[in-house]
Amino acid sequence: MDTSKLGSSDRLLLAALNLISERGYNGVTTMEIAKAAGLSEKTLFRQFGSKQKLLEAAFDRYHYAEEMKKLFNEKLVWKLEADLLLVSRTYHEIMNRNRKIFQISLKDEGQLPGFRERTHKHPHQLLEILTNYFITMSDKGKMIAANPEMQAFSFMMMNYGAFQNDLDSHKNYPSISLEPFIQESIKIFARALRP
Amino acid sequence: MDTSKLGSSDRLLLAALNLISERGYNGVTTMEIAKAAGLSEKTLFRQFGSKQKLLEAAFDRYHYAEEMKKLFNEKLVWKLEADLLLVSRTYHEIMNRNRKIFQISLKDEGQLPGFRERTHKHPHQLLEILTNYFITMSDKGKMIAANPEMQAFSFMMMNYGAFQNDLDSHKNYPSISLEPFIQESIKIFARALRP
DNA sequence: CAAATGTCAGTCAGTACTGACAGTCAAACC
DNA sequence: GGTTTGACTGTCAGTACTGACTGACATTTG
Repeated sequence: MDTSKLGSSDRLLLAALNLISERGYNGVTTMEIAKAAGLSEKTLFRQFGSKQKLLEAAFDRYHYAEEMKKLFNEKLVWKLEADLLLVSRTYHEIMNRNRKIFQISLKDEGQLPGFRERTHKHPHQLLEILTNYFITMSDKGKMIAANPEMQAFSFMMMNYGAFQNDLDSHKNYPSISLEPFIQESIKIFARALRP
Repeated sequence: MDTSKLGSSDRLLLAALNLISERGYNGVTTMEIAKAAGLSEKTLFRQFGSKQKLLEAAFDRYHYAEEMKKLFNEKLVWKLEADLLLVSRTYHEIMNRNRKIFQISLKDEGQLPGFRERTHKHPHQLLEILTNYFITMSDKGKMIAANPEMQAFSFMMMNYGAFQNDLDSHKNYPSISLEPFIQESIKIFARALRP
């Protein structure tokens, strides 16, 4: 990423996010962060006061968090495969956008209060949406009627697992090997839930 | 856990495992580990030489690693639901037994060389076994024939996700909420893969 | 007695964070 | 146009503390 045109504040936030997500909060020094941002350590402290506050600022600034509910009510077409695809895609999009923040919350749970909750808010929302979707689909007779909570949970867990797996192996963005997984996983669920 | 009867060496290893899995390698001091073990810091260094070596020793001592392949060839009964249950159970048993080591490898990836690979060895093995199982089942006409790799991968990812989810929420052992998930997830796959 | 452990003082390197001072640069003012 | 001002940044030396690790000597325990 070319950060040279950003303000110094943003450069620091991004550098912090990159480094801390890789090596953990205690694994990175303020000196390193400043160097990575092409600035002096002094500037870091002048802008943020402390290392903690720097990380919190990074979190606030770069934690993407739009509302989803309305979005879904418009987009669902009440066809199982199409809608599952929408859910999968939305899930991975959210997770990938917050990928680094997510990694930090995994590694440094103890360090930041309430971090985990915020990071998991959207996935939880998605789970709710999917559960309700399954219930409605059953009512419409378009799906077998049995344990929608667990079915939704299973679907989400599958995607959660795949995302985490992705985090480890190829640390770069392109969810290239994710795509065939998404396709197949949807086929499986569609076949299992069809009435 | 009552560690009072163990040798001092084991007490240190367990204390290290407990603390580091919660707060990360850099988040725990040697002093804390020693205190938690009810011993002096000096003893820690006398026994292990360094903090790194302590962790490595803990890993070697408490990373359960029996072979699985033979085990499976004996236990599989070639009935989809029963065998999927066996795979699920084995998976969660392995993961839970290595739970703390696994958490450390998540948090402190960078710290330990080759940690991740060792931790993931058994899950990978399981994936292979399951893939081959699916292939054979297709050949026998007991399962639809289509993309066994991805189907196995999806199944494993689902369980991986559930395991990770478990790690976060209730930090204690009893995989109580895991059980209904396992049941339902197997139903789903059995229904999806039935010919 | 011998092996294991504790105590305590101390070394050494790192690390978050500060203060004093100086340079740059663009806008504002004369 | 030249000067001043103010916001921002850098340098450097330094403080205060932490944390891994050591050595000398005393104490416990089987």
